[in-house]
Amino acid sequence: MLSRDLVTIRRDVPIALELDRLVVSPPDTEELERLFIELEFRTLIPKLDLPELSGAGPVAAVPAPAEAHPAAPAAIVADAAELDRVIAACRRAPLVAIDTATSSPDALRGELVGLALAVGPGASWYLPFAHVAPEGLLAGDAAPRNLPALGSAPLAGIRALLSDAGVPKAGHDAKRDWLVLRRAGATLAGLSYDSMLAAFVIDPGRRSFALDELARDRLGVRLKTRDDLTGRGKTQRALSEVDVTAAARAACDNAEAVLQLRGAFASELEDHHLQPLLDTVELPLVGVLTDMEWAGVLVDRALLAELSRGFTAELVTIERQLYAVAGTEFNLNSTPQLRTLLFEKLQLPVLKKTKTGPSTDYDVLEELAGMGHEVPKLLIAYRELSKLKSTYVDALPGDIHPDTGRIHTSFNQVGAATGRLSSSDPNLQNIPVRTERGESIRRAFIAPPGFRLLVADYSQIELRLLAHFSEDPAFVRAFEQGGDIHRQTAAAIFGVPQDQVTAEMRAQAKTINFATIYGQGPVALARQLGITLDDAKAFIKQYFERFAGVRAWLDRTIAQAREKGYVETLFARRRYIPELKDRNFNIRAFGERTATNSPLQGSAADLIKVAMNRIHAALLETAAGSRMLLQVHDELVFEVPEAQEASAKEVVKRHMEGAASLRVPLVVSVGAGMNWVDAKG
DNA sequence: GTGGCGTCC
DNA sequence: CAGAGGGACGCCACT
Repeated sequence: MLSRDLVTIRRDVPIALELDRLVVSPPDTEELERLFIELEFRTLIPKLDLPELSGAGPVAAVPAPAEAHPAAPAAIVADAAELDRVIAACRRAPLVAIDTATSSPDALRGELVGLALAVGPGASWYLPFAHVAPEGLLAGDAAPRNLPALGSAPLAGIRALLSDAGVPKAGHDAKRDWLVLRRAGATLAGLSYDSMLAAFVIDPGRRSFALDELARDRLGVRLKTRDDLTGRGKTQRALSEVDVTAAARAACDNAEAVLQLRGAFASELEDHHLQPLLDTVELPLVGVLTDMEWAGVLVDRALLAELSRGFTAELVTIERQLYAVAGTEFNLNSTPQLRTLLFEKLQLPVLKKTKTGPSTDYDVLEELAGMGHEVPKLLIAYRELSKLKSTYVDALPGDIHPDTGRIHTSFNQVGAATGRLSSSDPNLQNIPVRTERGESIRRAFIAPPGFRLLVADYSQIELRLLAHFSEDPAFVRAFEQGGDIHRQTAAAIFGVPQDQVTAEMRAQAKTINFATIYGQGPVALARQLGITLDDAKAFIKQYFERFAGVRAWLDRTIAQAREKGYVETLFARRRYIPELKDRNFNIRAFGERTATNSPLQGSAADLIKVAMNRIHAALLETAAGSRMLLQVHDELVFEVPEAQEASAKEVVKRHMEGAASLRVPLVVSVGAGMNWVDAKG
């Protein structure tokens, strides 16, 4: 009678109970009572009074991690009537947390195994879709029951729930769930909370944003990870083969933890004024990134194959020459073996050391080459080709999705402590561009027939932000006038009219502008410019005399960071810098560079995120068929129908330049073409 | 898993 | 005294 019934306890929180396993043996009143006590306890969890995170320091006195719910089975929804009750309960709830169980860690490659829905502590359900009997079990023997596919007619109610923007949803890394659900035939709408993003805006420097770690640290709850369920290595099983009750319990615990973390994070989000950043920047971006990853980008497979053949031929030639010099064949990719050749056999001078021995990096090879040695020259050529071949030309085709024929990167929204995105699997934010051969790889990123790639990038966004924050009159004036900022910087430093700035002067000014953004010191500047240390120091002195406001801002920013323990961006994104208090000078100096760089890099990240959100919305309205594909920190790449090129350009430029109103103008250049190189030109 | 190196912004 | 380049990810060799 109790079996799979809805039981209501406390606060009218409806809880579906899967009691099959309890009644296998005769009903046991003691067992049932224990279960009810447990359920009551679970409703109390969010009321636990947890200490706040203070700075980036360790969290004090969190309850020792305990199994989330050691004995209570999760409610596994197995029929239509039950499904209807779940849907009704979700529609009544203020917030529905979701967690998808999938057959692969890669959202776009696996399939939906199950879906957990949670509306409160102890109030969660698991919808099994693709569970199978573990291997070794006899066919038909206790095969897990599954619901029909999420995309099928009987599941229309759940799909309607998921796509109803009026039903607020929550998740942890909801982009992943969004993609999985979309692939399974359902549309997600109404995302209003993501515990991963909440944790990120609260402290972007923390080591991990994994749900199980956050739950352990902030709730004192132990969650089972994917690896816990499937095992690892030789004995690893597919998630679909994991005992459905275990998978269900884990997924439901995850979804419930999302809701509890919302409570745990609430006061800190409020007190640190992070709610607007989360609600108006990061959360809306989830849908944008979902669409970008879903869209993917087209690559010219034949061109990559052709480049691979060409690179191979060149590499063979270089290898032969190097082996001839060495008198033996060896692994040119091995740093230790290379050291033997360069510094023992050939007795070349050691110009730089690493922890483990003499450095063989580009700067060293370049300098040795400048001294007239042939081997380093050959090695530089070898390095470039082998890098491009192994990392891009030969790897990218393997990332082409079999179903779409396109490459779908994954954007990590919590990957960089400054607030930048990162990209992986594959990383499409470091596609070569600098050298001729590098550019040839970028040409393989193309638009499909009838489309054009559109590229828009911010001009000098970090320097503009430096001008904005510092309010340095000369810098602000330079940007207000428009034109070439490095040329203007050179004119100011060298005290000559702009038209008398030589290429070398401009190059030096450009270098010192970037050195300022990165906190580079005189030693590195001297090395980079090939000038003496004294000249570099004099150069820096002159720079900061002309731009005294910049020096003042750098000093002020470091002082405030030391005092408050953190720095902030334009949109109140916060980054803690505990290194400033370190007793080690090098670590402190690193902290100072972090303190001055993070507001610049992070504010630039804020701006492009705002622009992305607005453009995404605008393109849906005005340029249907145009899709945002990639973001590379200060650049956006779109695929637009040929007929929409002009309108899309206008929309993109307007929203990027209008992302915020600063003391200096934001300038964006846009271009279009058949491939990524031509579009940027 | 770590270190060296190299790609991008 | 000298040092003193921010943020990522991937490939390779080696342990």
